[in-house]
Amino acid sequence: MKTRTRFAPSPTGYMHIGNLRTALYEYLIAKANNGDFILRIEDTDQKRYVEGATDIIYATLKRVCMNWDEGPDIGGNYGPYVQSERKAIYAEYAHKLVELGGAHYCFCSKSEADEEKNEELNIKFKDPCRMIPLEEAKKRVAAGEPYVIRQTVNKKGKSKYHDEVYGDIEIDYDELDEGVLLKSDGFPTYNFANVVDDHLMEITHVVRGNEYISSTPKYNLIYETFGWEHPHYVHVPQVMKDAQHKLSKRNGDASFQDLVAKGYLPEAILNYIALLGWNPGTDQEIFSLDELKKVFTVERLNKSPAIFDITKLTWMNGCYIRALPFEEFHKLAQPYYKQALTRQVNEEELSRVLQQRVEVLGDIPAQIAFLENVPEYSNELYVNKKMKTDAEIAKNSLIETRKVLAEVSDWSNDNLFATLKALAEKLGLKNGQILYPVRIAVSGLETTPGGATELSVVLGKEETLRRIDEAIKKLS
RNA sequence: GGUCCCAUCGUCUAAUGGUUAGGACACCACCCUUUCACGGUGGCGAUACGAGUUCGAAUCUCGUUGGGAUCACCA
Repeated sequence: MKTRTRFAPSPTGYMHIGNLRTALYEYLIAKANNGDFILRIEDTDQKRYVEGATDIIYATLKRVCMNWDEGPDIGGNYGPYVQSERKAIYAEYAHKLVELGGAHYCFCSKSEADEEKNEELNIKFKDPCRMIPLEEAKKRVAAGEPYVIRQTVNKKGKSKYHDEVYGDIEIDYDELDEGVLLKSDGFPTYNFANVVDDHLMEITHVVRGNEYISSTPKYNLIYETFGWEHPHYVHVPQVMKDAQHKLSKRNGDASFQDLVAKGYLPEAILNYIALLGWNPGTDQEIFSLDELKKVFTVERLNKSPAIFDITKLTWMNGCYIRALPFEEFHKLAQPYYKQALTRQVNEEELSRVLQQRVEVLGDIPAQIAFLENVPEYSNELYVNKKMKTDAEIAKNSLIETRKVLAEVSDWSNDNLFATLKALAEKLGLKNGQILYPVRIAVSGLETTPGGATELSVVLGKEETLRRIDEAIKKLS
């Protein structure tokens, strides 16, 4: 049987990290087995529907190259792929389930149902409507009385099923409540729609958060009543913000698009989240999506929750940035240069310097702000033990440097460095005694991306000389 | 509260009865070096606790503790 997995998000807002990870595992299970990855939109709750949310789902999956084989936009043989368009199908199956004894009509109002249960005393909802003879219930339905269809739980004893990650799970049937399958507005609940759809779409592996572990027996009951086989279950642990709280968009935790906006590369994010709850069994940590397809197995999925560690993602993002072809980095950095700079600088040189140093693209503007304007600084900055400089040495050294630089025509890093090194030798100074003052003079900063000569190249001859003149004036 | 699930360095994790408990991030030190960064070397740092089983337990069993999930006409 062909492996078929599905990513079934509800369009309620941004794509959060846990969601994306689930999608990734679904995708990898399918692709590792030459199977199909299906996108299904679960929009049965009109109240929670957020305009534009579906587009975010499409855009995100496309951005990380997780292409789906069937979905609302491209169709397929098992459509429609949007649940709101499958309303008639659920109604048909819901009524069929009633006939089969797996569900019943319920005429209670929501508040009546709430009164029936008592969480303190642990009394599950025992629907009085289940006692209504089917013929009578049907008459009331036909007469136009509002109703819902509730699951009927008759079985006694333990429900057992196997989970690919958690192993064998046993839950007492008494723990299962008779939840609503078809709402009074005619829409199904997730509890029903996912079963019908997964069966009809021939889904072989269901991947979802482990919060579904305890409700899975209810779904199995429905599969059983219909005489359907249930899919393989792959419940995955939560992605946490800290030990107590899971990552959630409601708390304003970073979503995929937030991270991208901050300058994290989609490939790096995907790589990082793949490793949150899964490991390859080797020391390799950097994986492209294609590599993941080759090595991914559900057996190496973890049971315990994982805390999302932005620090490690940041490191990994740095690895991806450094591995970028130069042209690609240069292109990606452009918007950030425009944010920070109005002056003309040698952007090629700037990119060369920055690619080795930047971990998150969003850090660029702050790192290069000094190129636009030299910040206020104190002459104390020239005092550096290791470089053996102080304000006096700096002043003299800058005066000499200024003379030499004014004559340089080949304004390249190699040439500038060779020139200043020669100058140091000629003056009997350490390299640092020439170079360190230049960095302070052109940047006003103790530490900068790139050294004195690199910064000079970035700034260009005219601006470099101007800044050195300013510095000499400031030292006088 | 009932039920279910989870538990190795601060974090992500490896080790499916026998290892000095391994790696990565972070942190610290040193090296490289025109600062920073990159890179390199080293260091710090964990089997939640208690009983068993066993020649031998991070690993198996039970208990304790801690955490999470679930108990919606949300998914």
